[in-house]
Amino acid sequence: MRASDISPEYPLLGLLSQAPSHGYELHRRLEEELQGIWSLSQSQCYNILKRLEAQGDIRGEVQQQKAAPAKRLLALTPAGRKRFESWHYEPTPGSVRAIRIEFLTRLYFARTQDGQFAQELIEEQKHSLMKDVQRMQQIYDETPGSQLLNRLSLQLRNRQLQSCLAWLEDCRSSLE
Amino acid sequence: MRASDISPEYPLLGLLSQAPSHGYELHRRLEEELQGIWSLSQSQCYNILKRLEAQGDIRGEVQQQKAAPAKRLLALTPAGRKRFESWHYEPTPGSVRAIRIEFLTRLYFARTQDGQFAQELIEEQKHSLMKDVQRMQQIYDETPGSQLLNRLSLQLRNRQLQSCLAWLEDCRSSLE
DNA sequence: GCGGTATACTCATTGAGTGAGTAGGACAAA
DNA sequence: TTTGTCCTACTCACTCAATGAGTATACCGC
Repeated sequence: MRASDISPEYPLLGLLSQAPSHGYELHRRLEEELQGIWSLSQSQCYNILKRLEAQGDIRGEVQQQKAAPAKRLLALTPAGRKRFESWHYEPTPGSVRAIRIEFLTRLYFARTQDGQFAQELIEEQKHSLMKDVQRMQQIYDETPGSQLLNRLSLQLRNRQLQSCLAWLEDCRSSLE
Repeated sequence: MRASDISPEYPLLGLLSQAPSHGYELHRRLEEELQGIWSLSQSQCYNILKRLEAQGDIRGEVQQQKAAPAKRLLALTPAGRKRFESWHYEPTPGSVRAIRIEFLTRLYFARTQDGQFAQELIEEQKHSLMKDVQRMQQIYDETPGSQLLNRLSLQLRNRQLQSCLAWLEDCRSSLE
């Protein structure tokens, strides 16, 4: 499993890295605190939690309540914490969509910890993105002029990445 | 069914609008002529053709060949042609991904017809996109400053749309 | 006459995602 | 008091796009 897939597993792991919780609550927080970034149906949220448990990233413990339906308190396992943290440090590879979703999520969790960490994430993301721009440029140069649509498509991607770089500057100054 | 869904139905209808053909050939042309824009597995291509036939957009006729396995020659129905054409004139709504894929596809088919038509498509797309930018700006202005991540997310979208506008200028000059 | 490649299509399975359903408690109005 | 509706918490059956492997034949060179 590549860490670069855009997957709602990570924000869920992130929320659980702050404190153990249960499915209903996790879904609520995802919708509320990460609104505009992630949007999952409740059942899809439970699906993913089930998968995380099967993978051994989280563990659930049934809590009997007097008469109410039992709820399951979910907590990160050491493996799950490790997975979240290595994802957290890893710059998002260059697709604008991935950056909007993943990078903003990483920024969100960085801010809950420490403002300095957030600035570091931004810097690293900028470096990673600059490399992507170079790679893109090279592909563009190697594409024959006869492939008009292909070249236009690459030009668009290039412009997108450039504006992403400028936006990372926005992020930096917004968070200062 | 909204015409705005990014769906490989349309390039297939477009290819068939030029001449009747069959599944294998359509897949080959999609990979070859629209490379970098669309990429479908062969079986997925057949899946979509089956759906188009069920919807009544295309019709297939089995062609017996001496001993070879029968092939099915597919042709647009009047309904299918109408669907393709109304999609073809309709500006792609403002998501960069949609524009890269759908708009470039529309441009491809416009060019097979007439250079003037291509320029018109670009102009209309530009107008439509400018409206999207305004709408986006308004949403941004209405978002309270406290929702930092949400605002950053909208700023990114805004930059993306702006660079899309600039790119449409690239398209115009490339096609002249 | 044998292997390799191009033509042409089918099918079983996966896996993400959805929408409706279940079930009990709280709290307010009628 | 009983009716209704909202909140917490989770389950289940199903759909639908997408994949990968499989099937079948023709043609061409060696």
